[in-house]
Amino acid sequence: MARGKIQMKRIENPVHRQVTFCKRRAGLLKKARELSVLCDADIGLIIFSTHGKLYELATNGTMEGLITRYLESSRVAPTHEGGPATGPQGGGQEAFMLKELLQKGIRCMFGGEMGTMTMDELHALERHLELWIYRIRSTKMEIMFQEIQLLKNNEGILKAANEFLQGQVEEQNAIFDLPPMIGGMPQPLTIQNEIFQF
Amino acid sequence: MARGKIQMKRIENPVHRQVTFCKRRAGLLKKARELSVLCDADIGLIIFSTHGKLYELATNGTMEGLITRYLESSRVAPTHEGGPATGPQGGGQEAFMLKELLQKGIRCMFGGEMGTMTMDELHALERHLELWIYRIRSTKMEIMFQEIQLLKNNEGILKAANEFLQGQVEEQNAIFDLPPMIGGMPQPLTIQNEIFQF
DNA sequence: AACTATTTATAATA
DNA sequence: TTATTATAAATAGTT
Repeated sequence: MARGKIQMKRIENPVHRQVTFCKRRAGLLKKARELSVLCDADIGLIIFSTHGKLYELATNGTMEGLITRYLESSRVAPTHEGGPATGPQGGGQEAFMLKELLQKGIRCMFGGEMGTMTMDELHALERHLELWIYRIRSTKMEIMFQEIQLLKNNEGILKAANEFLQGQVEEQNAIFDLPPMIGGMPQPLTIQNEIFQF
Repeated sequence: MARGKIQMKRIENPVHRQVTFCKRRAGLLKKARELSVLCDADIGLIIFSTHGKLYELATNGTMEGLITRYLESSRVAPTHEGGPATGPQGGGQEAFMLKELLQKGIRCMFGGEMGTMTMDELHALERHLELWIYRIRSTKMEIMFQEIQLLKNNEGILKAANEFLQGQVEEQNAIFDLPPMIGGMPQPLTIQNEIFQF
C-alpha cells in the first residue's frame, strides 16, 4: 500500500512474502480486535501460515467456545464467503439443492464424468459433506448409547434364563438322586463387569 | 481514521455502531482475503454481531476443515491471543501448570476462596477445560466402542452356556422319559439383533 | 449508499 | 523481527 501498489497475487519472493505476512498478520489481528471492541462483536480468527504455523485470536472467551457456537449456527444451512448465515429457514430448498449436488457429485466421481462440476459446486458439496461428518459424530454417539442399553438388557435376559436352566438341571439331579454335575459349563458364568457406568 | 480519531471503546450510539460494524467488517474480510492470497495462508474468520448474526470467511477450503485443523493443532497446548501456537513440545511444563491451575480453580470454586484467581488464570483454565471437553468426546467414543465389543462377547458366552444347559435339560428329560417341558422359560431366548454393525 | 478529510496501514528498504 | 517513511487504503463524520 505504500511506496507503490502491489498485485493481488501470491508474493513469489520468499523474503518479501514473509515480511508482508508478519506485518499484515499483525494488522489483521489489530483490526479484528478493534472491530470487536468498537462494535461489541465476538470474533474468532485462525491463521495458518504456509508452513503450517498457527496464529489465532478469539475475542470474548475462547476459540473453542466460538467454534461450538459457530457449529451450532451453521448446523442447518452452510453459507457463502463473508455472507450472513441464512439460518434455519429454507431447509426444504436446501435439502433439494443438496440432493441435486450429491447426485451430480456421484456421477462425477464414479460415473467417469470428470470435469462436469464447477468449482462452486465442488466447494458447496465439500462444505455439506464436512457438516455431515460433524452431525454423524453426534448421531453415532446416540446410537452407540442405545446399542449399549440393548446389549445390557439382553445380558440380563440371558442371565435370568441361564439361572432358570441351572435351577432346572439341579432340581432334576436332586429328584433322581444323581451325583452333582461338575465342570460341565463351556464357559464360566461370571462375567467381567462393564467398563464404565452411565 | 478519518474526520477525527475515535476512542477504542464500544460505540454507544447504536446507529453509529451499526454503520461502523458494517464498514469495518467488510474491511476486515477484505484484509483477511488479501493476506491469504498474498502470503499463501489459510485463514478462517468468524464474526458474531451483537445480535448473534454470523459472518464468516474461510480461504482455501471450508470452515469445518479449518476448525478440524485448528483443533488438531491446538490439541496439546492452548496458546495466547494472536500468538503462535506453542505446539506439542513442553508437555511436561504444560501439565504441571494445568495441575496448579486446576487445584487453584477447585479451591476457588468450592473452597470459598472467591476472587483469588486473576482474569488470566480464569481465562487459561476456561481454555483448558473446553479443550478437555473436545478430547473427552473422542475418548467416550473409544470407550463406548470397547464396551459394545465386551457386551457382545458376553452375549456369546451366555448364549453358549444357555444352549448347553438347554441341552442338559432335554437330555435328562429324554433319559428319564419325561414329557417335554413347556412354557418354562422366564423370557424367550431369541433376542433382538444389534441396532447396527461395525 | 456516496463523498472526502483524515487517520492508518503498509511496501520498500535497511 | 523491528524501524523508517513515502504512499496507498481505510474509514469517521457527514450528506
